[in-house]
Amino acid sequence: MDSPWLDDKQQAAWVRLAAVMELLPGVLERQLRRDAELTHFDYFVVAMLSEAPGRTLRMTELARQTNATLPRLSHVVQRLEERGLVERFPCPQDKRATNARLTDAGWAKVEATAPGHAATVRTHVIDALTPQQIAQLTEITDAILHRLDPNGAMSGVYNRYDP
Amino acid sequence: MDSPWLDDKQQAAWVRLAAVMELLPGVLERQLRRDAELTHFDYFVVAMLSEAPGRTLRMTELARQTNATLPRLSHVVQRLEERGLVERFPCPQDKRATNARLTDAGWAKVEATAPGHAATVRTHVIDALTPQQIAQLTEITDAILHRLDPNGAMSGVYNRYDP
DNA sequence: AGGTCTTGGTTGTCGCTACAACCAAGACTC
DNA sequence: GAGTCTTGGTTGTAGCGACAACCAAGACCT
Repeated sequence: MDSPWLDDKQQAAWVRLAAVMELLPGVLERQLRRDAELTHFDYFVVAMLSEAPGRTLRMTELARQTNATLPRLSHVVQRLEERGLVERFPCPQDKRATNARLTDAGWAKVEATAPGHAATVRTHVIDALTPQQIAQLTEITDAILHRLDPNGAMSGVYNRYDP
Repeated sequence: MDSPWLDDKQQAAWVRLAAVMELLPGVLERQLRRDAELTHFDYFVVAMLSEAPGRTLRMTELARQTNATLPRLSHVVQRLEERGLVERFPCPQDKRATNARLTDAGWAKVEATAPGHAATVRTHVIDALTPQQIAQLTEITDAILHRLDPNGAMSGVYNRYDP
């Protein structure tokens, strides 16, 4: 039961999931870079901000929601700021902290980019599945996330969408 | 039916799959770098070689199986060669081509690394699922792969493992 | 045989991420 | 109220991947 090896059925599921994880990021990445000049992670960041109250989040909270290290996020936000999509300002309550806010241009960017991104997701994932499989996939990924994210760092994000 | 948007159930499945794709690679990556000083992609490369006849593959074929561009693979193999895990030699039949062969040290590396990697996969993915969910996941990922990999570039890899 | 096209790889450069070092502000202790 | 610790964030550096440029060998045509 706790053997280090996988049996045939487990292996079959795993190699396919691994293949999806190998192929899918590239597909999303290329579409976003081509159509919006955004990294998939860039898009994730602005999308999180667009759903936040006041389109504003503290860097630490944004890092949690996007599963990024703080240095990585700092660099990314700096680039987004140089492009006028995001602005940073010190948090009034806690002078250590920095707030990141989506600008109007950033909001427009999200609105312009979201449909194409959603279409890519539909084409390559959703439309391949039956409604029943969609429900199964939700339960399966939910179970996996309990292992991957036991502290629920990102759970606030995906739990916003209940099936 | 072809709306650009996702409905609630589709959205629930997608955000969870996206979260898994965000979290899982980091888990695998850290385990392999810590325990074997290998990138996940490095491991993938040597694992593919270890399953090939004569532990040897042409660069182009290896690139197909690992979904890598040729430049990327060239760099990776160069580093693996410097570490003595792989060796390159010109293909006798086609003097343009280069063969990559796993050395004995490379083989030993795979054997030493595989159990820990498999254990990580079990802990974070397999053990979270029921046998029925394993079967469902196989079908779901298989359906997605038909969209992601219509030419079957990587299908030779995952079709080696039938449920 | 000689041009052109295609295939198979390598090398060089730039951008992004991980990791470490660092700094500033709050919290906690005595 | 002066250490000390913790929290929040930025900056610097090194390594990996994407893309473009390039080179060599086979294929194809006449």
